[in-house]
Amino acid sequence: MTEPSGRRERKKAATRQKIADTALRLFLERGYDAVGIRDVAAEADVAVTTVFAHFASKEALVFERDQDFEQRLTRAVTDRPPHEPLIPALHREVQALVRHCTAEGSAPVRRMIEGSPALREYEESMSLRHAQALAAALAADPHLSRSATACRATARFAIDAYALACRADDPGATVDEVFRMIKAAWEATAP
Amino acid sequence: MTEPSGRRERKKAATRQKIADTALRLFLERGYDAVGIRDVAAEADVAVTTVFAHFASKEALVFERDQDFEQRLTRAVTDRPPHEPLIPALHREVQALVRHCTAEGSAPVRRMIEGSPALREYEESMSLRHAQALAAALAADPHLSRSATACRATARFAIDAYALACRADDPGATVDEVFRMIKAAWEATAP
DNA sequence: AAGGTAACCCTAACCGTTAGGATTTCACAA
DNA sequence: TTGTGAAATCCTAACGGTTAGGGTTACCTT
Repeated sequence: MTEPSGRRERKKAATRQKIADTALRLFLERGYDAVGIRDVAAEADVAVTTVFAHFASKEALVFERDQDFEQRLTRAVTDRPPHEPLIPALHREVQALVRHCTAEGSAPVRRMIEGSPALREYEESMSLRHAQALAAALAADPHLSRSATACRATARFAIDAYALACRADDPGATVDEVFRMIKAAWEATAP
Repeated sequence: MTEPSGRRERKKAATRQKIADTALRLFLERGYDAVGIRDVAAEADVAVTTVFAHFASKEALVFERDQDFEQRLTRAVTDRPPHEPLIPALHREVQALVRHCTAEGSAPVRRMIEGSPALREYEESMSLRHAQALAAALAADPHLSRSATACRATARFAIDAYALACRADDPGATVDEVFRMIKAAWEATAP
């Protein structure tokens, strides 16, 4: 119940970060499948059980920033200026997220993900969670007043836009095109 | 290269079916997590390696009819009467598939799937494959002539409709509502 | 300074999955 | 019929992610 203060927290965060950094480095150096959890633990100088105390699975080591993604998405909805229409705000944020994941430095990581079925599968299921969080944010917005189904569908559509764009030849144009569709879909649900 | 004829094929199919039936029965009796592959193999009276010769993973044992699903979806597009508009055909098929998966007898299986993260994750990644197959079917239809992005987005939207409806309180109404959105989205891509 | 507990460690195991290689069963043609 | 090739199955042993159990250390609070 007490507000934790200081060293312990910092050390925990440092351990977590060291594990994540070590893992990503090894994965990129030798390939995801060629690196075992035991390798990561040894190189990060921690016990295997410590790795799993910080990350729920081997795949989770790759998607360390998972939480940020979800927060940015939901905040694009909840923190937008009052009376700003939903779709442009969502469009803008997805565009930004796509740029982030198709940026120069992210290419090797993306290649690694696309090269591993386990990582692709994990990413999808992460996306689903994000869609659910987004759907909840939409449902909670008093300005929108759409059905739960409309919110859930729109949330999934937005995630689809992100997923398609990350793998498209022209990510920016793909986001724009899919959001033209989403806009039409959303307007078709007006009360 | 010869057309295979007879006994060998039948025996193989029988083995496969026996494994799938045994697995599903055990899973429902004792719970998915409480049944190991070794249990399934023993009860079906085959070697563990034989199980994996027929099914790529433990989860695949539960989604035996996977292929049917994908075929029905793509055929709803490719085999529809000439000049019949796309969306109603897709709508009808998804409605039928949802009815199938929310039918009386399917309830215990659905409960089992929803109760296991591994099964949910597997189902999602299956759905993604189906969306890709559907997108290919849309892209190949000479009457449609939409961009690859529009085809891919629409395919994912249709799969979203299915996924949402299977878990909704009123599956039929959910399919209808989401397909109203999909119709608008699709029409917004008209060339 | 003492007690409590969060973070960490070690070991051993569980379970899905695969490699390797032997064995059986069937299809087909000589 | 019988020989031959290939497909299906089998057995054993292992690999790799993951977890349980139980102990140690380091920090925080009082």
